[in-house]
Amino acid sequence: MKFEAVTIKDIAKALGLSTSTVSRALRDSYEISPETKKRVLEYSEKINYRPNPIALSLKEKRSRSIGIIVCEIANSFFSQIINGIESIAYDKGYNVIIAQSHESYEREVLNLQYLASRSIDGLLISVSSETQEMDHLRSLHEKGFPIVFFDRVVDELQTHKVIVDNFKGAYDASLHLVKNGFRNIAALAGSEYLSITKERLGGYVKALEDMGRHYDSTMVQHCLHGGMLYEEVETAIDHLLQLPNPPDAIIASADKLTTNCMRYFKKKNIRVPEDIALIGFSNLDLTDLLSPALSVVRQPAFEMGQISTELLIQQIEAKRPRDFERRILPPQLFIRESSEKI
Amino acid sequence: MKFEAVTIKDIAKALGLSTSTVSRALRDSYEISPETKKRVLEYSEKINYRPNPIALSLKEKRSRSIGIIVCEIANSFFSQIINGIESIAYDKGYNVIIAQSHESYEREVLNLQYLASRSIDGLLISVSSETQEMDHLRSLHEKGFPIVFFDRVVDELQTHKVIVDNFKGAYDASLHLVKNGFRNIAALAGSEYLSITKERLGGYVKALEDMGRHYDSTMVQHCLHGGMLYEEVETAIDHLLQLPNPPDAIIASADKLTTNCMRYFKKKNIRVPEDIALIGFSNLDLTDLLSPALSVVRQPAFEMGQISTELLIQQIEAKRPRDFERRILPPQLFIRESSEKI
DNA sequence: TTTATTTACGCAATCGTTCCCGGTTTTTTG
DNA sequence: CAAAAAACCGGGAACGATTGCGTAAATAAA
Repeated sequence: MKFEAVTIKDIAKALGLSTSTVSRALRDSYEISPETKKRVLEYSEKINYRPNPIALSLKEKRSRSIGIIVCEIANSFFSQIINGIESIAYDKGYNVIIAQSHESYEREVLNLQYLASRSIDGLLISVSSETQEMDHLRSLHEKGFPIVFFDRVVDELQTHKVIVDNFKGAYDASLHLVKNGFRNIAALAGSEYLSITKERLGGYVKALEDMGRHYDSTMVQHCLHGGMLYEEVETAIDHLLQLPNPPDAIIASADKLTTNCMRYFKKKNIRVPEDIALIGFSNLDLTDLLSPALSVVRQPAFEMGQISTELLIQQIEAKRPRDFERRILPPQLFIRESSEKI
Repeated sequence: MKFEAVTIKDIAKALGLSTSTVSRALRDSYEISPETKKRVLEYSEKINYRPNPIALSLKEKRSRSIGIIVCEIANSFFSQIINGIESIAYDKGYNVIIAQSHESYEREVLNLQYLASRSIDGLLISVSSETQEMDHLRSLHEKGFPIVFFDRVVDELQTHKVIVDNFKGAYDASLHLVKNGFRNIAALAGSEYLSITKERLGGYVKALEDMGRHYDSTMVQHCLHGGMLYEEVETAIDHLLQLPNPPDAIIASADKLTTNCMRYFKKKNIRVPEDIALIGFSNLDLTDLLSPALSVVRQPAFEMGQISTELLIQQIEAKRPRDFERRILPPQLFIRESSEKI
């Protein structure tokens, strides 16, 4: 099933010109006479000529495409990010190649090799939950390959980074719970390896301390896969509820963590917020429609995607390396029923 | 910021061979002696040689990438579809270029031009709500360009099509409402131009007729943007509720239609299902957590993406054109609280 | 009129890879 | 031992576009 395209050669042949003349005419070079230009332009319009981007890529040694690696597309936060990425990339004439790590380090490495072999011009990545070793990224980065981290960043690599103020998000949410009179606030956290987990836990601990509470490490449960598997969330909450002094509120620090928490409570007939309060990081569009309406920390995902892409394309197209930026976006706190003290 | 890659020429120079020999050695040609092969393989392994896909594309006149056009990535149904697409495409060595129409015909045409100019090997598309004119697709199709439609198909074009049994989905849902004792069942439908809208309304009408109800066209409201805008849903439901004989149940035929319906009821303090029952097409993962738990018709989105991609790649790689298939996948009905008769 | 300068175009190399033709050797066959 | 046949490898064109360089004709300057 071939699909023969019209080339510059066809135009040249039809008009009795050389390919160079046609090429120059199309690029409006001063070396070409107005009449010739007109002839070429009209004819290529007529036969609907489109330059072959592959040939251009080969010549210019750039593909005008950027790679994205995220854990999961079917996740509100990341699909909103991709939305933002796509909006900028499209405007600037780049296309976007998406790969999913499914929170697996192995797949992340594979994806990276795949994307690198597809000669992308740059990479946008939010690392997987499992990722501890950074060699796959470091080796690329050392060659001067443009990489921008978003959300889940890797501190040891000097590149652009776009994140949300996770510390503040968790701090505000925790403070809200404390001020509302909850005494035992547990944290349902993601993978320990992730930057966001550390930052969010940091905010949680600081809020407790600022309010004169002591931080109890047994009140923190980690889920390696960020709540992607219901079972890991179930195990974590089971553990929390079996403590001698079980929590009366939970702060969940990821989308799937939050929703699977809700699912757990529904399954076990635990009332929210009467039996236990809940607030979580989430970018779902309908947390207000849940039962009860969910208090959330929301991240400006779309903007995050946009900014990351702008930084990446800026770096790709820069002649000489600039300083790397670390953009920190504000989280938004939405207080609803699930964290109300009855 | 260039990023110099190692080429076959570098290997040839280093080993004192010609590029043709290296190329053949790498492809394990019988014309090359075992020793030479070994030398080449070892050296290219050492310097981490990767063939340049751009050069290959130019030579083979295929890019090994496929285009996707959907209305919105940040929509569970479509992100699940893309998930399925990506899983197959990745396995078969294709990458995927995604574009969003945002339910706009104009953007759909623009996206198509963009993708076509990026020399994709094939297209997966679910047309926008606004799309009535098919010339942009027809002209490509007539040139023999591989296109597969999924979900929202265009009947007049002879290609592979992958859909869900929308008629049955709507029929079952409507039947369930009737059998549960609801008397005035309204349909909140998407754009009239879409195949899925027609099919779903067909199922709705047939179910009413089979149960001896007469079909009343005033009970059907269309939303051109498929519920993407809250306002259009609000207007539609306002209209339904102001009827002399207002509905006691609604069947909503798209994801955003369903959730915006919920949002409307919540906003107006209308109780579901006491005041009005609701069942809708939705692929959200947490319709069971909504208040009330939502009865839905769920589509096998992931499988739909997989099958579409298999058919497309099959067509791309086929020597001679095969017959076009029309795959119809079964919908799943989940009955929950929102459609219970109190 | 002669020389210098534009003007307007073609030639050919280039990007990285494959592959069709050759062309040497070496080995096999009659 | 000569001829045929493998075995092994290099040269160069091709894919589609850009671009530096060369050059003929036309025009301008001397």
